[in-house]
Amino acid sequence: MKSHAYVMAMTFVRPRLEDVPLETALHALADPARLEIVRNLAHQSDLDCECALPSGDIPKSTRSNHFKILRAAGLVETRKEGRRYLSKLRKREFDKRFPKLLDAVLKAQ
Amino acid sequence: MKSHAYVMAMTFVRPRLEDVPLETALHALADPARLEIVRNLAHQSDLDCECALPSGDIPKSTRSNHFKILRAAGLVETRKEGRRYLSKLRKREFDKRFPKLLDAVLKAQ
DNA sequence: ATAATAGTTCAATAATTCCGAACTATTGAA
DNA sequence: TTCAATAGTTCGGAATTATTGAACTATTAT
Repeated sequence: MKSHAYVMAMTFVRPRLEDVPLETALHALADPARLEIVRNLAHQSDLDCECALPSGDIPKSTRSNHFKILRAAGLVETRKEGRRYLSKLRKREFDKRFPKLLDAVLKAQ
Repeated sequence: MKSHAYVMAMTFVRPRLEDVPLETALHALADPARLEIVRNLAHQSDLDCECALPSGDIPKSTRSNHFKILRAAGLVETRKEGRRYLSKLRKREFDKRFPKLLDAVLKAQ
């Protein structure tokens, strides 16, 4: 029987929106890759990592980190479905916490 | 006669708003010190460095850098008046470039 | 002239982010 | 039931950014 070096997080961070500081939300949005993820998830829910961020040559560890930051900011929630990780925007909750912010960002240019 | 190591910038960066990427604007806002500057300038125009960011123990080189980032994001413009540097929000222009964004940020929490 | 004040610039250090490699977990095929 | 493939996480070192003390410019007051 093999001993494990570590156990993978089976459940993701999913903060209550009232605990998310504005700075954290803005920082999460202030990155082109994460903005692309948010834009794609605004169009279509339940996308996996690859579909939410199709852009070229971003390594998967970086990709994974972008999702982690978006989850910590209360922007995205992720559930595991088979071997894929499906994400969606927490739009309703985010909008309640930061009214108009996400819409302003999504409409920009 | 003394030779100068360098000449100080007499005039500040002041980008056209259409040249400011959304990421740059969000990044500029995603910092507590800069957010405080923006909030204070939203209340009152023509504040100097000290008045716009009264918070405690931020070194002046850091302070200066925050203003530089805000200027590069098209959020703030600065002019020299005597030995003070007076800043104001470029609200009209910023709002036109990124409708509702600044208001959403200013209203948050 | 000299000192005081306001903020900039530079360069070194501190803090973050990025990403390759190793890993967990699930599914499908041999 | 192993073995390979797939999806994404985690770790730790490398690359990039941010912070800040010290030296500087520029202006004003003494």
